[in-house]
Amino acid sequence: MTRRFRGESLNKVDAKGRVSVPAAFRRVIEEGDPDFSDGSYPNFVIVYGGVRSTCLEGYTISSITKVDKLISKLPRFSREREILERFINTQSTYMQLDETGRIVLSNRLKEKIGIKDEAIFAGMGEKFQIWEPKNYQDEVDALNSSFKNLPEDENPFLKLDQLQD
Amino acid sequence: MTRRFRGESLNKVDAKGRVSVPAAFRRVIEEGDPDFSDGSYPNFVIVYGGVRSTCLEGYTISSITKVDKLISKLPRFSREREILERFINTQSTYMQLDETGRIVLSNRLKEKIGIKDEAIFAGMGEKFQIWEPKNYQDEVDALNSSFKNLPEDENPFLKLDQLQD
DNA sequence: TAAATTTCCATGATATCCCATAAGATGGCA
DNA sequence: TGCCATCTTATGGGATATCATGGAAATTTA
Repeated sequence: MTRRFRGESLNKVDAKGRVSVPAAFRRVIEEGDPDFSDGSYPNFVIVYGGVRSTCLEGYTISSITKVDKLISKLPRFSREREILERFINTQSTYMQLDETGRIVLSNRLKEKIGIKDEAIFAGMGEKFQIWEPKNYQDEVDALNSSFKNLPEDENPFLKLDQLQD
Repeated sequence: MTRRFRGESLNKVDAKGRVSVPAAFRRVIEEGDPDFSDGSYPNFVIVYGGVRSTCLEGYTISSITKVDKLISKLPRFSREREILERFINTQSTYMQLDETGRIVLSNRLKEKIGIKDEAIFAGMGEKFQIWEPKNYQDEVDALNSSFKNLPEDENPFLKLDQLQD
């Protein structure tokens, strides 16, 4: 079916840094890991650098591979390529779901985005994000208000239909 | 035949949040799910955020896929794309009809639109909406009165035929 | 060997499955 | 055209499975 990451979920982070990845996301992660099979635990990638350092971004193996391929199209020693590799490759890590569908967020990762004992998972289609709840709310609020203030002709929803191929 | 969502229906929501999706809508949902086959249960998507947070909107897999494809034409890390994904992917969820043609509305979804034990389904062509009955009536009334006050040259019925492609 | 991980087991809450029924719609057939 | 059999729909209840979460035991690492 080629599911995408959809929906939001607020989950607890325990003292060891364990969090449940929402079950719906696990299905997408499994589908996106070419090496996954029943009985094994699927892998995926968390990027913690990137443009927004306010959240973590989770990619399936197959979607991060797409990004990697795009990067390798850039000239080998270009500054551009180096920058992207620094953000996408250097500042990322493989993760594996455990038997109960959880991952462990290291202190480093938690500090990076200010997480204490709760985390919000937000589906973003080909990837998902992990936020500290308060920061997430701020982001959503900012988004809503910036959206309200847009002139009609810049409404991204209306612009969508102009993107016809 | 490519059916569209048409008509209205008032259905009960039970203690578990279960509601029957009107049979006529089920036919459209089935047609719109490329993976559906006899014996399986069709999937679709409910969007709960967006501009109107007063109702839920149901899309077939094939119509939401069209939207997703348009979004993925935007540059991967652009703000525009992020805004759209936040509304379309984050604030949505996959749903699957069960054997008897019902879905389960989580507490979260029910609260979102103020539903208690009844829901109105309203066909809107490529999508359908789910409303709390009282709110639905208000919406219909508001629509009627705003329509009456429109100057002749803004009458959408009259404008329709000017939209030749 | 103490601290930090990782693995394994446990549990309440929620969601899903399976069965049941009543009312209406449909269709056949005398 | 009137009547009965059948199917579909909308709805409900109980049993079962899955999910998110917590804690203890086993293992690794420093």
